[in-house]
Amino acid sequence: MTEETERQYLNQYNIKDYESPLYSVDIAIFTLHNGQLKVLLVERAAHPFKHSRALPGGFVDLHIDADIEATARRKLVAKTGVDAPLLEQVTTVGNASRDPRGWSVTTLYMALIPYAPTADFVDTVSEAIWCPMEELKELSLAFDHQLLIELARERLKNKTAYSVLPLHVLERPFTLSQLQHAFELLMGKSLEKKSFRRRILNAELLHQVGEGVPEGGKGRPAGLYEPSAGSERHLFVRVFGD
Amino acid sequence: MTEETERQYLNQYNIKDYESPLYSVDIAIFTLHNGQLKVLLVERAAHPFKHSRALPGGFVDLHIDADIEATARRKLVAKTGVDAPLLEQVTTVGNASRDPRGWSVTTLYMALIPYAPTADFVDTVSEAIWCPMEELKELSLAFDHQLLIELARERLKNKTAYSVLPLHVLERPFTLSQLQHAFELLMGKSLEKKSFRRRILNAELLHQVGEGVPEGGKGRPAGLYEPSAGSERHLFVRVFGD
DNA sequence: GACTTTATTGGCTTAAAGCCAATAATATTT
DNA sequence: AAATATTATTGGCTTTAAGCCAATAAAGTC
Repeated sequence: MTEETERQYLNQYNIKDYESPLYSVDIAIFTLHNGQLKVLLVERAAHPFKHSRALPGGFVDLHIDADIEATARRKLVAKTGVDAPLLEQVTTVGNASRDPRGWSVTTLYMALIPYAPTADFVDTVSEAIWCPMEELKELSLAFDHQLLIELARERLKNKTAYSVLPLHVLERPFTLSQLQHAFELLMGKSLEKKSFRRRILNAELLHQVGEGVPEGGKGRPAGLYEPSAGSERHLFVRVFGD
Repeated sequence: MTEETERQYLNQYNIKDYESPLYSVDIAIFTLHNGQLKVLLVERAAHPFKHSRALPGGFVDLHIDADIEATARRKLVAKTGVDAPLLEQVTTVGNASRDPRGWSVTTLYMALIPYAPTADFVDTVSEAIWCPMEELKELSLAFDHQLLIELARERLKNKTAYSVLPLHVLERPFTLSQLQHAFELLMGKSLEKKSFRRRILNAELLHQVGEGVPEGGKGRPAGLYEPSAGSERHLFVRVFGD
């Protein structure tokens, strides 16, 4: 404890007599595409884990960033070209072993965005890919990024349960079946059709726009819907139970 | 971005060519006492904010701590003598303005523990107090700790709604009314008596231990209960709706 | 035209919450 | 001692929402 107070004393003059951990930000960006949930990965250009796949992320720039969310957003924009309006902080992981360079702390953010091909908006990173979550296990990712993605995935499941996120990642207009499939994908479980419709329609977050054109295939034409104006304000309506 | 890759290159050799933010951990410890929700504050012994009240917390010790939760637990033990079995990470706040020494990041943890007088277990800190949440607004706390406490308080509300935390902070045995009051205090809202009893009793987390002795006052004697063995395993039973 | 596929709706059952009042057991007051 | 106040416990109802399943509707394909 003497050690501790000595530190605080020295800190008074902004002197570091001890090492502090590396601090970084990582971002797990999800999207829905072709009926799959995908996560955006980049290829690392530098050691450690050079050439390995990793989540986009990086260090705080003390002269540019106002806060850590700004750091995350800056990295997100740089690597995806998209300024996600919703950036959710998931958790912070820090320990002695996650980075071979030493003690390291990272704050993980998450976003769910509409699909866009990576080639169109990735600039500096040598290669960025949308990796289907199902193929993830086979990859060897940098650092503890497998774990980070699991954590973000869990948050996405929970978040979806009490929000209306999927409304904003589907191509418009969409049918209620498509919307339900999106919810099921994100939540990782199947939902009861009748209950789903009741909830969604009673919430008055949608308005019907088309009279009923089928989209790809067979069967009775479905009503086409779009999020109604202001539905962004109601992102945290609870949509479904556990 | 050249800047960025250069950094990553230099980091390969563990060289820092740029400043990194201060990184610390803070802990908001709550308890119930005399029908009030209280938070544990300490008095800072060093600049900045010397002599101001603040949350307990501090910096990572790279040679001692295995991870940031260990840092939090080490600080918690040092300042309260209690090893909280449940330490919940609330959020991480980092920006250029929260610490006069410069860019600073802190990860906030939270715990709810049974009441114990501070004098008994606080050692190094000159003075530690349980501050009633109602008196908090009048205090001028160090850094952004007012905000941090608000964030922890919000988490405590939500956490209580889907857990059974209060079972473990009440003096045993307790009555169902006492338990309900604890839930109401923590959740910041009143609950319906009948519904409360149904939920709690159906969950089979309690067993009746007394035949019905009144505790302080008047009225019909109430049944006395204790958490049943193993109820710690069911901490995440959803107890009440929104 | 018969069959398949998907969408939509109706009509139940079931589960749980909310509401309110009746009854019970004690202490306090008159 | 009786009346009153206070708190606890229980019963019974209404309301709300979920789950289940089948009937009907509107398109396709064979």
